[in-house]
Amino acid sequence: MLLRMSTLFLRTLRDDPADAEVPSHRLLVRGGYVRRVAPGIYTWLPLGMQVLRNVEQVVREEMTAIGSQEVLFPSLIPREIFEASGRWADYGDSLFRLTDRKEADYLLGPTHEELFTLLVKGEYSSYKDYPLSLFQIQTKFRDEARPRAGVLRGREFIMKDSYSFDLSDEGLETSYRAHRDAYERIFRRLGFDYRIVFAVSGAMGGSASEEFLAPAASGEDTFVQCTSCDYAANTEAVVIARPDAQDASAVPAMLELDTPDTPTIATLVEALNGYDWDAAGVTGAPTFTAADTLKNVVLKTQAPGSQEWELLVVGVPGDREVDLKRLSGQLEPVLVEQASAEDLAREPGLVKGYIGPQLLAELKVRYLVDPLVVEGSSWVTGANADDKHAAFVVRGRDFTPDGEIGAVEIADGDRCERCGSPLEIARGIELAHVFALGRKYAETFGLTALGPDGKPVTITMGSYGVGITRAVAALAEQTYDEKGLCWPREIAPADVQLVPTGKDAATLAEAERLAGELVAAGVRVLLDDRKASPGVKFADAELLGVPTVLILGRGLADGLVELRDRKTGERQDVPLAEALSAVQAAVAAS
RNA sequence: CGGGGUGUAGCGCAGCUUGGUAGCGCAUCCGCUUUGGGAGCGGAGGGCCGCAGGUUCAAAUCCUGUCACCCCGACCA
Repeated sequence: MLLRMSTLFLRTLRDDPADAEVPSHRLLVRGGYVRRVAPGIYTWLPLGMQVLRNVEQVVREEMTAIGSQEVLFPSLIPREIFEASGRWADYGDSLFRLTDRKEADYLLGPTHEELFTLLVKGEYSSYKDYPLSLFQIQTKFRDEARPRAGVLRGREFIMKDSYSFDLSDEGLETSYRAHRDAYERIFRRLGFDYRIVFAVSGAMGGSASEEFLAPAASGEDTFVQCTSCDYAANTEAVVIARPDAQDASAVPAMLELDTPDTPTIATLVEALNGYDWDAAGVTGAPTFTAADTLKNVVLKTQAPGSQEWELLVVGVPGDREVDLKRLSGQLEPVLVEQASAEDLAREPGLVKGYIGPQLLAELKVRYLVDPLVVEGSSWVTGANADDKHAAFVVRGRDFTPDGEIGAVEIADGDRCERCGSPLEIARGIELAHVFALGRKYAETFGLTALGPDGKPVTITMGSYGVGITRAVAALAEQTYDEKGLCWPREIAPADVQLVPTGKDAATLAEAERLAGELVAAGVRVLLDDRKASPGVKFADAELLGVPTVLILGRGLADGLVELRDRKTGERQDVPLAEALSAVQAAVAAS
């Protein structure tokens, strides 16, 4: 493959585009890989197409290798199909909807579960046909509330999505594993630094759900990883180590305190440390911090199908916040929300700002605590009356919660459930998601196979997606440096960029000859045959990020060319006669 | 949906306070010189100043309205 820059449809920009904030967006636009058409909608220029196709190719090869077969669904989908799955309504504003000339409703596919399921239902009916795996590489449309970061989160984007179809849970497990392994190969080949994190399987009811994340400062997803073992999880799915139960035998009896003007944790802590403990008969009272207080947050829940909201109080240490997302991930399909002032007013026993668990059982309000509130732990908490708190309130002695739920917002330093080491919070870009979808769509659309006993078996499905366009941006994000893009070899738009400096015919002719040789040897070449000054060519080569740069210039008089590695910046002079083998060695090395 | 910001040539921006011939840099075109780090000189083309209305002899500039876009957050796979 030979690309000539003199005729390549490419214009690099010297200045950063004003609307680009994150590095990948800035550099992909400056380097002439993409151009914006509308918010979250981009055009891919020839250089960008090379990269995009290379990513697609890797994905296609690895999918084919696990026996998945490629299909292509339409983007334009009639309403009825999404009506049947309930998603015409469920998808809400994120769905692009349109009407044809006969006033019939259509949508632009945000994902294709329905069509995959229907397709298989239409063709297959025997157990002998399974297992099956199909995939497509196709454009998806989602009317995101806020598209951002260029191609990283677009409203129109290319995704590889595949589905597995199995007769049994064991079969699904095997298919899931095969996809997961294929994804590992894909991301390794693409040159990614990635983490596989546990995710929330959501309302789909599936058992396994994992995300492939590329750690990056501009990532939108926060996740938690262990500083010592390989545990990693989405913040919604994370489980942290449970501290040991405490011995409460030496804790003084529960003591009610007058604590006027202490509506917040901070004011309460201040009051506690100024309190006359000796007068209350407590000797050697400790210095209190927010972590010694028990914060009780009032939420409300709604069971599926019910119109009734029920109060739920969640207890967490006072120095921690409640993570509603994490909670709702565990409570699904039950909905959970912050309780409003009116909700609170309906239960007169709950005194805003002074809620304590001592009374909740009596009030018949459901009470859950975070596992950090261990058995035997002693707390300062509300005494269920204005301006009153209670100290030495012990779990198991003075109150017993209805259960435990991981509720705190995870913080740096929380302990790993597996190995006890500190966890850290990081940001990443979601590259892919694998999850066991189960029988949801098969049941909805009646996808069954006739078993050997003549009885129908409902098919169980797995769902596996890779963001192709996003992968390009994420890769740029992980590899760029101050000079520009820096592609890993496998997806770079070319293997080598030939840069003849000077405009004399001899240098250019030599470059042409060498380009021909390289192409014949199967090397992908980008030849900078523009009539531009050396500075411009060097700067553009660095911006474009082709992994190897070969310069033909002043050294040519001595029969030398210069070989540069874009990533390391290493330079070496190579005899012209050995240029071909030197480039081949560089290609083979990465 | 809430907060902040910006709309002037393909890109990056100045001009607006204080109304008076629409400018600069990059890019593009022509000529000469130059050629290992974004060249120099001379010349040229390119504008609905987001849109609509108003004030005024006169509006990029002042007033009103409106639309769009960007960033942060909420939301979302």
